[in-house]
Amino acid sequence: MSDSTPVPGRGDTTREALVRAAIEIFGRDGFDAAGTRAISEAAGVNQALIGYHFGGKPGLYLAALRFIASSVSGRLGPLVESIEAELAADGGDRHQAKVAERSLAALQQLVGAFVAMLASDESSAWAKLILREQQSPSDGFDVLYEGFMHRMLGVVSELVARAQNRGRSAEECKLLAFMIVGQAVVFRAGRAVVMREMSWRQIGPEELRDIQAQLQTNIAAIIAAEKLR
Amino acid sequence: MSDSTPVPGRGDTTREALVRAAIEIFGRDGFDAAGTRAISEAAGVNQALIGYHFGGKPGLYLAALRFIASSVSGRLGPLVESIEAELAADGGDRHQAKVAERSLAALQQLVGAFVAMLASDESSAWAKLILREQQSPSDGFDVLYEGFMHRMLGVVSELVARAQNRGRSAEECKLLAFMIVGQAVVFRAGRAVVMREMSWRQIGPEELRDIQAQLQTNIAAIIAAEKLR
DNA sequence: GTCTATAGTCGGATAGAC
DNA sequence: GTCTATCCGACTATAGAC
Repeated sequence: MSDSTPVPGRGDTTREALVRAAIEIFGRDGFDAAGTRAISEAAGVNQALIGYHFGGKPGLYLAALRFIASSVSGRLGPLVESIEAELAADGGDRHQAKVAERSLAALQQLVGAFVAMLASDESSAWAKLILREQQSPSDGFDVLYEGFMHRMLGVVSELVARAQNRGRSAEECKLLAFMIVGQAVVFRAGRAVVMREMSWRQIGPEELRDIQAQLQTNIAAIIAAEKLR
Repeated sequence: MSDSTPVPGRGDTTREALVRAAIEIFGRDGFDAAGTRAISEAAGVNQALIGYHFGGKPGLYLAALRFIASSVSGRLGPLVESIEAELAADGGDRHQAKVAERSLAALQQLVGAFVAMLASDESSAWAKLILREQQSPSDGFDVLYEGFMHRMLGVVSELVARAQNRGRSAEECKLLAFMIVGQAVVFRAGRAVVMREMSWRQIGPEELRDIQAQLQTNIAAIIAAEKLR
């Protein structure tokens, strides 16, 4: 698509191979432990090409984060957009109860998709990268935040606001949004404990179904409790 | 207390200085990026003493994790113990409603203390270490899991089980326990997004109070919803 | 126990041929 | 654009004096 590299012609496949390998190796080992040699070998290209195409290890890392941001957007984007469209359509809110009901359903659907993404094995590598960036934000954190985090959080807290029958500040809605999302995030951030404590070998379809079901119940309960303030 | 190092006499202060510095540097930079030079300088001792006292960098890392596990136990231990005592006393449950009520209160208190710990600046360094261990468990993960995670999760899920009026398997209670704890964990795991999205400079007393209040409400709502199954 | 000094290794970057 | 070869800095571990 759009990249500011020397020449757009032939090296495209090399760049993509490097970025994909970088996500894997950076995700597995972390920025410092990951070696450019390991990455280039995994990509099947020469080590010196990292310098040529990305300027160096940090440049490749940033490119990997950009790729991740666009991957996540590609996976959750359509759902988020359809929800945003619905939110816009509900702007002239005549039936508050109807709007609240639809918002709750959308909220459950979005967080359900989110936890499915977090639980999947494919997300394992880049989820580690994202968690590392949260713990010690580098320049690359902006790429992730602007890329999808800010937008997704905005939609979630807006859904929280509409699912309840008003009376809460934007700040309170954001806080609540974090806690709702946190119930999903824990299955990635605390994955090692979850697996050991539950005696799971993986989070497969059955485990995911149980998680999602409980999550839906919790979200509904939290929203309902807040409605009766 | 108990350590298997060459001689117990004079080097105790050196060992402690190294362990404290190690937690700081390992937490800030991660295992690989952290240098033994940086650690020894921060501790104000000679670099070669790491090898002498801990056998090497990995040994010092393990010692740091052990220190963290005992710190967390020291902070949450008394509360956990008093709750465990109460749980044992409630063994002969005559008034189920009373037991459920007390269990909910204990659950709220414990998770409230937990999020306070996670939010505190002092926990910043070792919380990062723990999150890294979750993402890529090393030998040291066992130290943390056996040290306090397993015990704490056990108490939380037992409280969940008693706060509801039964009818749920141990597995379901554990899953619910993770989601409840997840609402607290997100303020450490996703701290960078939280700070930016909320425009917070720190999680001080006021921010913590808001978080805890919302958390208590959510826990009560989740438990109540499950009770009416 | 603590120190200095250094051995031995590995990493990222880059020059230059093709 | 891609490759080989190499430089140079940083790191851990350890030998050995005190």
